[in-house]
Amino acid sequence: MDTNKMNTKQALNLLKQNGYKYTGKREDMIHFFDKENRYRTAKDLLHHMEPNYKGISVDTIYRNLHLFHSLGILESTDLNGEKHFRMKCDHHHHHHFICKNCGETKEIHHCPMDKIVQELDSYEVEDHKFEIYGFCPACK
Amino acid sequence: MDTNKMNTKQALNLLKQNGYKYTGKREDMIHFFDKENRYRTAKDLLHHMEPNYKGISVDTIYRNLHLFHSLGILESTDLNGEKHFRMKCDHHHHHHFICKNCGETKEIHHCPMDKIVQELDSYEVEDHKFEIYGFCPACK
DNA sequence: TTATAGATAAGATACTGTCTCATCTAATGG
DNA sequence: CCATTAGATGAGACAGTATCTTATCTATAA
Repeated sequence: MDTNKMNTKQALNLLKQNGYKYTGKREDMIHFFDKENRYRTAKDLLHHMEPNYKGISVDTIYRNLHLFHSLGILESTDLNGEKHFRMKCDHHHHHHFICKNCGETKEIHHCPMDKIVQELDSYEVEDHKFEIYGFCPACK
Repeated sequence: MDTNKMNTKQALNLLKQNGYKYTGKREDMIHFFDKENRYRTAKDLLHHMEPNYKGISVDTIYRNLHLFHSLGILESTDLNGEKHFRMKCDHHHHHHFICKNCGETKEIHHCPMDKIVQELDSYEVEDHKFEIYGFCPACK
């Protein structure tokens, strides 16, 4: 097993613990991300939901994506100016290889930050992003 | 001297070599980026141009940004879903610390990719992004 | 000076994402 | 089980970034 990401049950618990309601839509949304190690967009999620929830509002998609992100259920990154989301990996710090075609991710167990802090002692480091892009074995 | 980035003269030569015209607007746009080691947005550039070029079209801004980028005059990155541009650094491969407040950049002379290729031999690696975010000495 | 390839302005258009507000519903306590 | 209500949703307007189309303009070279 490569990953140890959040699962549907933990996610629904987080909702409950924070006073948010457990709706069928939310369960399906979380399932959608739980299934795969893959970054997906709001549009991907909308297309997944539409057949089962006729007339679902785009705003419901965005509101829940943000809620899930703020609760630590999802993590996100910008790819080509569009926000992409995936189930949060909840163990040790790591980075991702991201397939440009299907969004599949693979963990990279190496972070260069340790060696760099000394170069930046007059700066205030808040965050960093290290991502590798290309094509996964299935897409290449 | 920390950087060895492209300068205005080289940029204008690139335009000429590729059959593009040398206009006052383009010279000012390139000057705008040449002055600083800093990522700026299309809107930043538009605001810089407007006082001197009343009624300048936003499309002129975008078209020239893309032209400059395709000619290798500018490099770009997505920050908060918005494209940011800076003068291209034309020497050895490196990454940047980016100030979240003013866009100032500082070169990071360490790239982790060498050690990672072996982890990805069944993947096709095309590109990577390594950026550090925080506040520069002037902004922190 | 003229011809023309490239540049520009203007405004329409597309796309991602957010806001407001009225309505609806899951969860809770009685 | 029902009533209450905080939270959830749908609808559509709206905002911001970016692109496209078309007519007009201009830098450049012959």
